[in-house]
Amino acid sequence: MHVRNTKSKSLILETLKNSKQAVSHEKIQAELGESVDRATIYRVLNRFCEEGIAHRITGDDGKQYFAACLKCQGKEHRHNHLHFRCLNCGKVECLPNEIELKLPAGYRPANFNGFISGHCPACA
Amino acid sequence: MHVRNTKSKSLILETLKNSKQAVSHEKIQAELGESVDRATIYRVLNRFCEEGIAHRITGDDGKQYFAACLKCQGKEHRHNHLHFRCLNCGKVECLPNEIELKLPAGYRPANFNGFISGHCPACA
DNA sequence: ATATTATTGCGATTATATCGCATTAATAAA
DNA sequence: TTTATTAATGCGATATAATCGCAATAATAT
Ligand SMILES: [Mn+2]
Ligand SMILES: [Mn+2]
Ligand SMILES: [Zn+2]
Ligand SMILES: [Zn+2]
Repeated sequence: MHVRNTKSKSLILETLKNSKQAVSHEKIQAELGESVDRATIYRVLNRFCEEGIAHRITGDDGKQYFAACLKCQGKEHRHNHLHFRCLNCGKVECLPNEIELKLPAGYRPANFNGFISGHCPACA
Repeated sequence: MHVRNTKSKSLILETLKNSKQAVSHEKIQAELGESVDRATIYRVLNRFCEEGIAHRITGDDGKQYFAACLKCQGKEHRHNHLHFRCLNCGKVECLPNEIELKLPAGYRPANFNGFISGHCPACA
């Protein structure tokens, strides 16, 4: 299955990389306007996640947010960090601190998804 | 605004209390059958959260789960614990360990929502 | 017993995300 | 360069979770 480089892909990847925050589909659509179809954006984002170019986080608002993998090198993907969502301005950011996952015996973790919602410095 | 005790309310509260896991709307509806309306279940759960009888957690699957507040006494509600969702059997449980929320200066936290998904001991 | 109104049931609606399928276009092959 | 292959796209339909409007019901105060 040969991957192809398309206009949509590069536009979306650029948007992800340019943003210092995690972005929702809505945000990307707004950024790109009608130049890229809604379904295409979803599909490209899903592919990015599969390919390990981006990671997906499910917000405590139930929506999906995406962020480019910056520190992940090779096939090592670990995203054990929290995210902050501002209840006022809506922005979502990756927090620096890594979270140590402590699980009772027998549990096999596959993914971590953590959110703190509240008010960011600009909105507090 | 006087709160009233209704059949739906007690049925749903009982379901919450009897369950050792966090439950979704779907689960409650299945438990209660058609005796309680879908919208009513949602509304009762929302009221429980407002009243501090239950707490809501948004799963990394984007769905809402609810658990009765057991250790919360009075108006002190702190739910800084992680949840585990099994990718195979779908169950969601509250994990014992409390998470310490470290935020950069200026951030005002309001709510914590954390999930680890993977495989539970029974499914691993 | 009666009045008040919180709560319910039901259908319609919103919101987020995915799917099916014909068409387009990126890349490989000739 | 031209042609063939098929990954990726556009568009409308569909799926799923949750909320809303409003008339009817029923819990509680009087
Ligand atoms: Mn990564
Ligand atoms: Mn509580
Ligand atoms: Zn803000
Ligand atoms: Zn399981």
